[in-house]
Amino acid sequence: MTIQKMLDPLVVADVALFSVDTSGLQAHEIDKGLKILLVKRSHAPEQGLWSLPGGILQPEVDSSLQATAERVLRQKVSVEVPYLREVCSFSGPMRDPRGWSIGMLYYALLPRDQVHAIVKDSVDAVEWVPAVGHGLGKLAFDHDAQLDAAVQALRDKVERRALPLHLMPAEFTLGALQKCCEAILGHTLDKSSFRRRLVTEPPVVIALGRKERVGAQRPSQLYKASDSFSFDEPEKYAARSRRKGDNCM
Amino acid sequence: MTIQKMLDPLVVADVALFSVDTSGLQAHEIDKGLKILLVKRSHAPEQGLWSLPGGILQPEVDSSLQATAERVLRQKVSVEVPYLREVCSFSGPMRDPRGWSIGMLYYALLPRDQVHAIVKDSVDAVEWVPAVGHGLGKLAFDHDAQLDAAVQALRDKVERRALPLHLMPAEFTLGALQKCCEAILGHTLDKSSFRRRLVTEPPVVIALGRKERVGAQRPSQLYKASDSFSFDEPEKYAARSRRKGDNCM
DNA sequence: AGAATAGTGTCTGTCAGACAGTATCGC
DNA sequence: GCGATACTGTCTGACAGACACTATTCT
Repeated sequence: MTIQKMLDPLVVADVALFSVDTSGLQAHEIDKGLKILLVKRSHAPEQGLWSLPGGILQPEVDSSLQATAERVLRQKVSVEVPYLREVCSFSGPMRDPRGWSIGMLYYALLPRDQVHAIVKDSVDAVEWVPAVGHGLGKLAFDHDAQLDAAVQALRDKVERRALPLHLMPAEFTLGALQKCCEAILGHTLDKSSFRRRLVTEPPVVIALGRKERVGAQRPSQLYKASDSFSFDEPEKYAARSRRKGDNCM
Repeated sequence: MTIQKMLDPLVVADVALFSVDTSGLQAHEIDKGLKILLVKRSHAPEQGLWSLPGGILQPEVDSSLQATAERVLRQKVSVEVPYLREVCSFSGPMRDPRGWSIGMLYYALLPRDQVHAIVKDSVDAVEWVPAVGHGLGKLAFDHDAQLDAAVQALRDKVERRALPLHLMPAEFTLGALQKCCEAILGHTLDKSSFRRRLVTEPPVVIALGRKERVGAQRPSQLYKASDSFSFDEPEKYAARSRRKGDNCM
């Protein structure tokens, strides 16, 4: 048993589950709107430390490592996510005290209206904290580095003009969508440019006829994601929409 | 032993090793210039099929999965590469007949003047073939999908304006570098635009004083990679070099 | 001279940031 | 009217594709 542990690597899937909540945030602190779900470890190793939700691969149950990640979210915080993708791996003999281990990192997006994560199984506590600058100290294992990598992966996507519609409820306003992008990127965006993208490009968002009235101001149009929307292929839109011949061939 | 095989996943690192050779290629077949190294499997499973070089993780030896990939290249084709990065994982119970397995895919770049890969250990044959449209039939395991993913990863990089200097010899001409990019992208590029990038941007390539004379034409300037060059951070240059304020904050 | 590649200059369309302006709501 | 947010219009600079042009070598 002990020897086998040394020979066979531990395989784990960790998930950076993101959501966005920009309510009550000033423009200069918009980067605090991107939230990450952390869990408090109730078992050794690293008991008591905060960490990304993660779990060990179960070959009898999981049809892929991504399935492991999905199972982890179901079992630890009982949510199904609309979007979950691999980021990169973390591996080596020292990152987990139990021995040589592989941690496959995934990131997932949760719509704002589904933030009903629940404490369950082998977890002491669950908390949504700002993805950058949470004040919980060092995370378990190498999860600080993992969190950085996940945030970077998400930012890269949005910088490449992907719209994080999976973080939005089914119906949303363009103002809210812009705030969501701003929270991810960590800086504000120009309203005019942002909206121009949405009308210039193929129909990624579709205007519903209805309006949302909320406070003492002009009500805003409601939109929904187009059926053809995919967070995975923003290049199609962003790829400087190849010019005429775009250079030969 | 048998039961253990079912419970503990097989962990493998596979490497897509690229090189570029555009000699003797017409413009319309420039995409055939990107080469991939395939090996013929000498053992079961999938004996006799061509595959990407790969090998099983050895926790006692490897300090990370990337180290596994580097070891595979050393042992199977005796080569050290200047650039090797993770692409993504392939996992599941069916992709390898030996049982539940994880295949971590890496891609590596080999300078054109170091294509002295040698047949070694547990490999029947080694061959450089076009990365797209090689005529060797189905590859072993899911290596066709892996090859596609590796080509895509490399293309994405170059589309995002990274210069594949790791595929070039220490000294090279801009014409050769352009051909290299064209081979990766699969289409020709405009000479003027290509060169403008190189002078506009920070010093990624540095002109040596010397010239290369090769045939019956004007000799071309030789260049080398700048010390600050990194294939990993092209965004710095490509990121539309943020405008003045680039929108607030 | 001619072929072939190296290298430059300029035109032009597209795009995105910037920012001012208009519209529509509650109070 | 005022405040606040929604939405639109236009100016401008930067960049990249396109393409014609010049330069330099060998045969």
